[in-house]
Amino acid sequence: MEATPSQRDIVRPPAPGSGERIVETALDQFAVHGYAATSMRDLADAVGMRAASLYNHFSSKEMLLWHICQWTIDSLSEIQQDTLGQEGSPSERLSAFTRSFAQFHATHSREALTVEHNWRTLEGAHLDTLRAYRRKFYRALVDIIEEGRAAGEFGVRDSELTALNILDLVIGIANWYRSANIEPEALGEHYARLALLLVEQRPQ
Amino acid sequence: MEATPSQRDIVRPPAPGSGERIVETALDQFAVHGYAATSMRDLADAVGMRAASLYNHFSSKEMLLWHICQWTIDSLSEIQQDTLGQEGSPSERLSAFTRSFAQFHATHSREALTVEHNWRTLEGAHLDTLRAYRRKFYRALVDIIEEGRAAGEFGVRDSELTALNILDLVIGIANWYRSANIEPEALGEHYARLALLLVEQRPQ
DNA sequence: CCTACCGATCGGTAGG
DNA sequence: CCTACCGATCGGTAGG
Repeated sequence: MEATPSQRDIVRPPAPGSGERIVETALDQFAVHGYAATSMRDLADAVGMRAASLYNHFSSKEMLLWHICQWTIDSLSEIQQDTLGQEGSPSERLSAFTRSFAQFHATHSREALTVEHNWRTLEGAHLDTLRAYRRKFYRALVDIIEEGRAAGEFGVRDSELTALNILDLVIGIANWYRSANIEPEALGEHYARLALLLVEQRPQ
Repeated sequence: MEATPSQRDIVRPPAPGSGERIVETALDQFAVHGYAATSMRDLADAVGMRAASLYNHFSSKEMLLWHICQWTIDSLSEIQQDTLGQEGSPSERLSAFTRSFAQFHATHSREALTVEHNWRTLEGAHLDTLRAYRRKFYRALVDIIEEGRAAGEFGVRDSELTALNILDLVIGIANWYRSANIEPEALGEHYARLALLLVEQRPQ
């Protein structure tokens, strides 16, 4: 009977749940100090393991950032689908979208902040994916505003500028929400109302 | 007659105007790649000198960032003084402030972007100064909204949330202005009008 | 998951 | 403004 490495406990496997703990800790660090200013050693210290061990979960620092970006854009794409793609008037769909979009930025401000500040540092296909996502997201918002304008529901003239305004308003939440004192639901209502104000919704 | 170092041109002095060229180039680099991702060597290459020579103009990378931050907050403080501090109704002052504030973010989007993304990496007294400036700036905006509310000009309920909304709207300009196609003056008008919309200005 | 270690690059300094 | 150089730290790998 020969001694196997596992019996001697020379090699310890990654503990279950470590991947999630790494992401959770990274979000905290990135939100406070920024992605570039957080080294893999800083992150490992905060997680409670060695820097080399992080690479059992993410093959590079960029893959960790990409993981966060991917989860975030998937979530936001789903929100967009579920609101703008539903049945209802342009007003109803725009306000449903803005409500969910704002709630997400409150409940996931760390993720939103990390993506917003650092997506430009991604490379190759990841960067391409991010760019395509952002264009699609922006376009869908412009489209619903144009639709409402064509239907006579919205009085606003510049659909593209108004879409940028709504995006900037909501994305801004991620910068200050964690030190604010308002529930995500109430915030969502406020922004849904703001969106209708910006498109100059007319009484039907 | 002995040969002096200057005759042999061993030591060349900094050329006039180099300081401004460094700042100008840095603003381009920071806006595209980010402050943390731009090394002093990258910057020196883009300027056309050696990394060591940069230190004849700025004693450290942080001092270069601080120079940009200081110029920006001085400019914005002046804008705030010249608009909110003038005579006129709260509506007039709020709209004058927002107009200038938005124009600045169009004409100086690189500076605004650099400050907004990187002021957290400043240290010690510089960080304290930035924090104090931001609080003061935010407070002045809340105050004018409250004043308009007390005077019956504004119908909005939450002055603090509305102040954040106006700030987020304008700061957002810096993210996309350089690829947009609108004059600073027209943009200023749009945002001045938006601000009055957000505070729910009542007919006087 | 660890120890040990690597080449590259960083911000910055000395000295002319 | 340059050449030459420094210690520190970076992301990442080998191997158990």
